[in-house]
Amino acid sequence: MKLATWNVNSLKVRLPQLLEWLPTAQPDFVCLQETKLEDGKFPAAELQAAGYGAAFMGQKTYNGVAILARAPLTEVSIGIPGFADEQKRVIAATADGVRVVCLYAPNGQAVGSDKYEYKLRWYGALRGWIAEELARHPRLAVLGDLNVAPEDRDVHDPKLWEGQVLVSEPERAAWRALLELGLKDAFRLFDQAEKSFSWWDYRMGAFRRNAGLRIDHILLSEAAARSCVACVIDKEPRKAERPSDHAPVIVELR
DNA sequence: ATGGTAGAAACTCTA
Repeated sequence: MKLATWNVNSLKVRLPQLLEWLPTAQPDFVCLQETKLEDGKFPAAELQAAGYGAAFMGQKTYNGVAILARAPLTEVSIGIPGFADEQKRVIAATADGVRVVCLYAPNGQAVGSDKYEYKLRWYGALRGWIAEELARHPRLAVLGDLNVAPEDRDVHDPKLWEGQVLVSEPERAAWRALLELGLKDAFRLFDQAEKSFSWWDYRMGAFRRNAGLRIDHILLSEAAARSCVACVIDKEPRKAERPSDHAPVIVELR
């Protein structure tokens, strides 16, 4: 079974690339972020024709998340319970005996800004809820754009980025707090090439220079991690004409 | 110097 996460940065623009990528990657689940679509405009029919049902929650212009799955999705839940938020960043659903949580973490904009404070509050609420989900669902996978590069090896130029948003110590501590619940960073269960990243800024030829960050993650419960046989970043879609600035990350579970 | 690019939408904000 394969599960993937991809920040598509507008599903409207990226739908043709997604439909081209699905038969190649053959994922059973895909978590999408930054769909930037109101629910009425979600391309459910096109995805159904490609073999995927969908649970989605979006809004105009910003944010928006979705879970695509080949198997029927049940127990769909929206947002973080008890954390009031207009921004559509969280959706969870169950299929094939796996609980899947799809996240689009706040970017934070700049350390010390209001958006940064919101990011840390969001992570605080997330941690409490994920603890509950973990207790309810032994086989749990948390996938998404978490907007944190957890370690210096996840940053192309740690000196340049030191203390900046996406890399700052409070953000890294918030990310580690998820691991402390018992989740594993699937990517680090395996040997990986140095300078492996999942996001490259559109500007300054960042992708060409591999000036990226690893901010898209797949976290697995102990039971799911035990059955995990691979985790890769698929850079191919980032090479396309008019790409998303993020690459998909894929895990395979036995 | 606060640059540069992309997306959505509307002449700006977010990333």
